[in-house]
Amino acid sequence: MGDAAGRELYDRIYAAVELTPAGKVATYGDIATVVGGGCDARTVGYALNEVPKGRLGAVPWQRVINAQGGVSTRGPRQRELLESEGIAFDARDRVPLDTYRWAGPTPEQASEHDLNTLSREDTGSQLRLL
DNA sequence: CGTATGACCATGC
DNA sequence: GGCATGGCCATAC
Repeated sequence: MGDAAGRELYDRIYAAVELTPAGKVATYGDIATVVGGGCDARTVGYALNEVPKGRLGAVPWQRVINAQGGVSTRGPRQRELLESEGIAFDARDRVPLDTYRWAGPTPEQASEHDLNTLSREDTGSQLRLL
């Protein structure tokens, strides 16, 4: 196995994005962590830029934003889609990640799609541990 | 087949 | 806070 590792990687990325619930957002880095296997944030961005047409309706690409909480796409489209899902932007046009950041797939979801869960340390911002 | 390009992130200064 | 760099996938020309 492991022949067509390339296209398969994109497939896993799309699967991970599809698990992101409405009203929540994930960063490119989060998706990369969930996918695992040497997947980087940049690769996630590339993958989302080339979502197959047949999948555009199923993959909530708008819920994936950058680590600064800002949208990386051009135009107001992505922001509008997120706002229609109940996500509010702050005065600096950014999504408060500590409020809206997706905690990652459940162990069941991860197991079903062969993905990884998101550790608290990776989502650091919301970790208020002492 | 080499090069450029595209929706990134962490690090260092 | 901004700028530069390295790391990585797929497609178009």
